[in-house]
Amino acid sequence: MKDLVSRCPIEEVMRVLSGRWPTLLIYYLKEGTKRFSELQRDNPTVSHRMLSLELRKLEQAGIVERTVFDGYPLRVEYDLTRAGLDLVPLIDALGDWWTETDTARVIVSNEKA
Amino acid sequence: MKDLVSRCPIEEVMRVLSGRWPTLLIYYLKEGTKRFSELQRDNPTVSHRMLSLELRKLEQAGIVERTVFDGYPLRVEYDLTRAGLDLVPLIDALGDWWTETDTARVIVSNEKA
DNA sequence: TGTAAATTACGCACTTTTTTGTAACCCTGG
DNA sequence: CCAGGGTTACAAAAAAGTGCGTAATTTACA
Repeated sequence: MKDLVSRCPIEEVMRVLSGRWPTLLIYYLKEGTKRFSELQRDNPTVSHRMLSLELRKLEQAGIVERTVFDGYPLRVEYDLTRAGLDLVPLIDALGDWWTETDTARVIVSNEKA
Repeated sequence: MKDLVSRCPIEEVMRVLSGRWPTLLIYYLKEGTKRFSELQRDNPTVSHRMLSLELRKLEQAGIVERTVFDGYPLRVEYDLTRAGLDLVPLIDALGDWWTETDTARVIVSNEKA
C-alpha cells in the first residue's frame, strides 16, 4: 500500500505522519465523521490542495476511510479506520510527552535564574 | 526553547519529529552515547550538514544532549536526555503500530484476491 | 420562464516557499 | 596535510499555496 523502500517500520510511519497536517487531521477526525469542508473549517490555514493530498495519503496508509455519496452537490465523508483509531492514543501520548518535557524545561530555567 | 506559535502540543512535537532523520537519530542514540562520525556511519545517507542541523534541533528540543571534549582532534558526544529516553517507547509504539496495520492490510488483500 | 449563481469536493497548472544536498572552508596540534 | 566536527554560500529538489475549471442540481431573481 506504499513503496516500502526501507525495512525500518519507524521510517515508514514517519513518512506518513511527518509534516504539519497528518496528525492534525487525525486529531480532528477522532471527533467523528467529517466532510471535506468541515475539515477545512476546523483548520482554516490548510489549502484545499493540501487537504486533498493529505487525506489521500492517510487513506492509502489505511488510517482514513473515504466515502463518496453520489448526488449534487457532491458529498464526501472521512472517518478514521480501525487502525486510525488505534493510532490516536499513540499520537496523544506524544502530545503529553511534549507537555511534560516542556514543563520540565521551564523548571530547569527557573532554577538557573 | 522554541518559538511556540501554536497552542497544540501535537503540532509542536511533530515540528520536531517530522522528517526522515529525527526518529532515526533517536533510534541509533538509544544504543548509547555516539559521536558525530558514528552517527554518520550508522546512517550513511545523511549528509553531514543535515546531521548537524538535526542534532541541533533535537538538542534545542531537549531530546539530545551534546558534550564537547576539548582536545585535538575535537571530540563531541551525543546522548539522549531523560526526556529523549522517555520518548523512545512512544516512537517504538508507532513502529509496532505500523507493523501490525501493515499485516492487516496484507490479509485484507488476500481475501479479495 | 429564462438564466445566472451557488453549492461540494476536488484536479490541474503555475508560483512561491522551504527543505535538502554539494562543496568548499575553518580551526588546531601533530 | 590530516583529523573531527562543524559553518556558510549556492543550487537543486520537494513541498505548499493560488486560482481557475468542472460536475449536476437547486435556489434566487428579473
